[in-house]
Amino acid sequence: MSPRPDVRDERVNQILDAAELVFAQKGFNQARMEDIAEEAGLSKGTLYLYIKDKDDLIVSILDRIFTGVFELMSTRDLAEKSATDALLDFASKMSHGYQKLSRLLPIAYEFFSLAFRNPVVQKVLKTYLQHYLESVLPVIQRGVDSGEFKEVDPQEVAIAFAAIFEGTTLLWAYNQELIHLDQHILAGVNLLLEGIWA
Amino acid sequence: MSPRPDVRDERVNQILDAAELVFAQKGFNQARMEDIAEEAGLSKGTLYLYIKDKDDLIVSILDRIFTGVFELMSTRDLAEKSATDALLDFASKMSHGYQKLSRLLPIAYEFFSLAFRNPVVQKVLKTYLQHYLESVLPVIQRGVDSGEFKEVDPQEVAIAFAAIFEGTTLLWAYNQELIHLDQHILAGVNLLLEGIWA
DNA sequence: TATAAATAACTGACCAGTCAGTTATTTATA
DNA sequence: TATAAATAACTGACTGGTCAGTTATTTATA
Repeated sequence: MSPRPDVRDERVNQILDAAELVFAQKGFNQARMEDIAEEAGLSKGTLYLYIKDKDDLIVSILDRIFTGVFELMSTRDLAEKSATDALLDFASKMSHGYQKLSRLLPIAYEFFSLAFRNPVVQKVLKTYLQHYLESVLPVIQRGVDSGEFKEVDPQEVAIAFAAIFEGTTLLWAYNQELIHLDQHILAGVNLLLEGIWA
Repeated sequence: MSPRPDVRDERVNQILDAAELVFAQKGFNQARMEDIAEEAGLSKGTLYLYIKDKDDLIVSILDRIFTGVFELMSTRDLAEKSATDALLDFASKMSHGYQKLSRLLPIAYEFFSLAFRNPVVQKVLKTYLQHYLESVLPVIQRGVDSGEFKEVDPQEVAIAFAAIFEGTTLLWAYNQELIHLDQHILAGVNLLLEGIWA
């Protein structure tokens, strides 16, 4: 018999949305809980009804992001295509996904930095690479088995693809005039593909 | 005649060394000036005889790093070699250089994050890419002109190479068991080269 | 009216930067 | 050569402001 309707889920998302925005604008340390509260249209005290503390926001935001990206990385729908087409589709999906998440890039790099001293964050990032490899390795292996690709080391190729995704994104992050995410990821992927075609 | 020898340069470097170490360990915001003073073997008050404030340390450290890396990126000594060998030598030089600087990686990603809100940092990073392109573009162009490479867009290729450097380093940063910087940068570069050979 | 939801006011730990005072080294001169 | 004067180098206690997290109180509704 609640005297008020349960608004927990709504409030939590409201707070995480606000925290993402404020963290991206000011960085984790400069962001004040007061700022997040204001952005969420709540008072500071109310935040603490729904989150444990400021650190808790990091983990929650990471969770939300990676849940989304993991869905993005699925290659189940690419099983019918040639390995080349599957990789191209995957790359295009990734670069669109990254572009959509670009508002979170400042947060992402802060997390990368944080990973050096925070085991939880490091674990999350390792899991990310793991997921990626699980998605992409079978596709490359299929290309090798079918004779579509040379006898390359699939892991090396998968890592090179990942490096193109991550590296191009990083260059784009502070050079959006010179780098065009879509175009340059596609160019990089195509160069790699040229290198592995049988 | 000064009553004491001038120790300014020595002290400044001493402080920057300490700041690099402490920033890498704790991150910029968690690092206390007291910590840096202790690490430098000086008192907190003395720091302020040689630096303006905490923010000033960021710019000074960035300056020191990039001065070193810009030297590394010179391709003057590679003019005699084939474009392929020049790029391979360049890649090897870069991966060794990055490995040597790996203690600064946490700082690097904090700077990337900072670049989104700090114009000075953003400028420095842009200059970095500029320098890189000025070093690498002529080598690729030479390869195209000599018929060693296909008729590729040199800028796209240069950016793909840079993405391999930066991306592999990023993956390696939180995955040193799975990724081997030397090996995977070399593998990536070789795949790209395979893709552009005439 | 019982209680979930929200709030505004509050507290205390923290720390960048300051500055009055101290120490160490060199120079001048009796 | 002793020692006084000059000053560069250094110190650490202190201050003022900030802000994460708490609490006492009010508001809204089932």
